[in-house]
Amino acid sequence: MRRSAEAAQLTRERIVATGVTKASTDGLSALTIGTLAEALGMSKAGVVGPFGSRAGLQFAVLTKATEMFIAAVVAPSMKVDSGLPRLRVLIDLWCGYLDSSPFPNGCFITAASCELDGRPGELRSFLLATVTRWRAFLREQIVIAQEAGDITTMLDADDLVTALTGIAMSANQEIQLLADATAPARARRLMLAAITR
Amino acid sequence: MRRSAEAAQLTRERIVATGVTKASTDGLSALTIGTLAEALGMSKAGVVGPFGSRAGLQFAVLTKATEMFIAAVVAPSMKVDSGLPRLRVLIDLWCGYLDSSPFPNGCFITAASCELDGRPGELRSFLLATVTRWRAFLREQIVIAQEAGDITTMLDADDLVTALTGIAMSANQEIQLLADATAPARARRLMLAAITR
DNA sequence: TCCTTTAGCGTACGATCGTTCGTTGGCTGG
DNA sequence: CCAGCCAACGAACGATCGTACGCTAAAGGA
Repeated sequence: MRRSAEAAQLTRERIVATGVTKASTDGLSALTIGTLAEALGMSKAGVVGPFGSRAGLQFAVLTKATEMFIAAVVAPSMKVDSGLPRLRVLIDLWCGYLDSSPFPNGCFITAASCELDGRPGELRSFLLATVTRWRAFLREQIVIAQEAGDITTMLDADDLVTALTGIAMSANQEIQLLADATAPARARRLMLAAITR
Repeated sequence: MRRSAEAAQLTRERIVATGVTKASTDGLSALTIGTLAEALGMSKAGVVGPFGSRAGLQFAVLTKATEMFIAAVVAPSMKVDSGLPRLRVLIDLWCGYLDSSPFPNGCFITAASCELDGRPGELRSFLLATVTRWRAFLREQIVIAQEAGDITTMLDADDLVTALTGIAMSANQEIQLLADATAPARARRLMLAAITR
């Protein structure tokens, strides 16, 4: 039972990983069981089985994408001293994530936000929680840097969150739609300028 | 023949208008002929007829959404003197458009950008042209204001385009996903601060 | 060694997808 | 007044959607 359970876990992860890739390109709602099964060389029943339903599969994919963002940006930054040092690393990690993200088509969270923002349901609720947590985390790092005297308190933390998030979203469009190779460097420069003003 | 042709034109516009609304909520690729026909009280053949195919319908919807953005933001601004006055009006119109857009779920162009940026095709090409034109227009207004001495030339025009576009995108998320009623006013304030620094 | 568990497969279901076709009914130009 | 045009309909098509069910075969515990 142990070994088979481990194998099942591996299969599950393989399905989710492929699902994340497909959903990044075509959107979460275009993630169909049939095409996913074909891409994996599995039967439809074998794909949907571990998740119960298509909705469960979508939820698992969105959860995985969230974990990937956290693993790429948030987690590594926590190893750095709080305040300006962490903020700078955060910006580097963030722009690096935008430049060569683990997804084929840019920031999964931003894409999901645009896709789901008008469709109530579990997916939207989960995404809302994710975005809220991320913005709160970003705001907290800014406040810490302000209280430490690293950056000016003249600027409102909420304003900075909006500005930084916006630069990232704009850069994401420049990279993915406009194919502008200079976008990541510009985003990094603009983010640093925003906080060190 | 005249009257019937006019009626056909009216029907076409009615289909596109409903299509824009539906696509704003569910995405352009979720715009199905069946649901659209039901929403319109028409047959599927009657809906797709004027456009030849589903792809033609999607193209017409995206075109209409683009025209609506231009009509809401770009066109009215051209009645104002170029330079800072026009920039200020542009920001007001832009934020007003984000606040209570003609679409039920926020900026259609931003949503389409996230949805289509990884899917080559006519839709993406058209959207790319639209975004490129909009950014070029915005940049031009900034340069004009700079040359007139209305705003500082210390800031790069491309940087400002990225910053302003980003504030709009971030505000769009705050309005649509986070349901933050203070977002439009903050966006307006941040945009004005960005150009009048 | 045998029994139980279960991961994954194959098949089938009804619903809906986009598209095509023939038809119909109300206009219009002559 | 009448013949012709055309917008829109209704039905049907093959394909694909998500889901459900029974089965097979491999693995683990007794």
